Amino acid sequence: MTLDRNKSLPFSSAGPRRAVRPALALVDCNNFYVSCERVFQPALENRPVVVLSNNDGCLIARSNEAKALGLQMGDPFFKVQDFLRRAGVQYRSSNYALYGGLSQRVMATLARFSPELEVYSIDEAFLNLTGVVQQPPDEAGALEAYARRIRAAVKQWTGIPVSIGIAETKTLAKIANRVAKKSKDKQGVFNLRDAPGREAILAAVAVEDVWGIGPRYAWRLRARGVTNALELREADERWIQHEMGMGIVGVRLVLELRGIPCLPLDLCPAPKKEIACSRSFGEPITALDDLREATAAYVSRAAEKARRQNSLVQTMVLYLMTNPFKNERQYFNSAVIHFAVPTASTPEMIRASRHALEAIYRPGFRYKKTGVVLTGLLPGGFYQPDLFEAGNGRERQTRLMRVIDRVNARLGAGTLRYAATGIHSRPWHMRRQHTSPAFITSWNELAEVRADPRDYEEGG
DNA sequence: TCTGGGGTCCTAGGACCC
DNA sequence: TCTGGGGTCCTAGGACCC
Repeated sequence: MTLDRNKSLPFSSAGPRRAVRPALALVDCNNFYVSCERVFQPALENRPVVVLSNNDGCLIARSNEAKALGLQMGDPFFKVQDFLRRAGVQYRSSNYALYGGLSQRVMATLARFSPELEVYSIDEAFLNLTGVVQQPPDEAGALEAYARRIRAAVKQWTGIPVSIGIAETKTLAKIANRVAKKSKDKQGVFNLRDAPGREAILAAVAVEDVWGIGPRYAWRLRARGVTNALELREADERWIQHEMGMGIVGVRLVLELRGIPCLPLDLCPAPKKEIACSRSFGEPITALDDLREATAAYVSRAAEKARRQNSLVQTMVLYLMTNPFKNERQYFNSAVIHFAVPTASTPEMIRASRHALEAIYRPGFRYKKTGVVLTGLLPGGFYQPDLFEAGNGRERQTRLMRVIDRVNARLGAGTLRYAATGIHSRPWHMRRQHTSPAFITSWNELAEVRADPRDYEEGG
């Protein structure tokens, strides 16, 4: 028999308690990647700025000024580059080392304000503020004041501006956050839970802007007259489930809009069930040798990720593809590799990927991308030894991997790596022509600060 | 010339088992 | 002429998220 911790215990706790209304805060960093760039390049403040995806492919972050110019998420860089120049928009290649580092600082700051924190993505976190602030005469006021303190602390300690939305459920907190971000008079904080006029607020949110409603569902819903969050809230949940084909997920969504929590906080993230690593190439690749290197590099990276979460890999999928945007002969293929003994050993995985690559490679195509996906992940130290496995080679491999990971953690990613991943700069490497310095992850690229007496004059 | 990368959950259907 | 029913596991595909 197992103990189900989600069920309440069979005896009652200390008598009747006042019903506590849940208060969930969603803290969302404003235009996160742009804000990260601005932390160390103040000259970017108050100017239109965009950040580009890998390979300088498309726009993935825009400052408010850039949004006002009509630039869209996902716009291909090469199509808007002229416009960016003419309009004086600053652009930067993405710098994930910087963004990851600043994200950690933001999350560490938030953790000081509530014992229950869910890091939802690189730039978002849910905080449970239920009962954290209890001042009966004016709980709503206290809650808002608390949120403002959080916001000020994050800004002061990390340089990142955030918006905070508060409500009873995650889905409503998302909406509250939108309001906090969009309306100037809210100054970055909005408590939907205690706000008057909830109906009007929900009615002003287009259905496709509700968390969980993507383009497909939005289209279906609109075709049946459901156009905003209020109408979605009022919809019959069985109809949503079956007629709209949104399943149990759709039911939860509707209930959440009604203020009934269906999506609990996830406080300690489980290990990933799937680990992927893939990149588009800086230029089209035709040679098998180059593909081998690229593949080995991605396999290495994926294996590292697996080891970091202490997983062993049972299955690896390798794929390669041409550029689907091109009007030329297309090819896509993939190969599945099963490891008789689950492994996290980089050389073993590189070896296996080599054979797989050779099996699916066809000469004469211009390849754009390869990638690797690891699945069937098992918790480490939990494997069936191979019946025919000889000796202690395995143990030695594990120790070797541990040493390599430790060295790389200390001296920087890629300090020790397999020659199969390539030694010189290769055509498959990403294009990153507009990168800002690695301000917080490289001693050589630290920001330089010079004091200017004028800085001390205003404001004291 | 130039269009990102990494995930999750749910559902339906088939294989298989008893 | 008759041809069960229920459960589990796996996989592929769909939809969504940041």
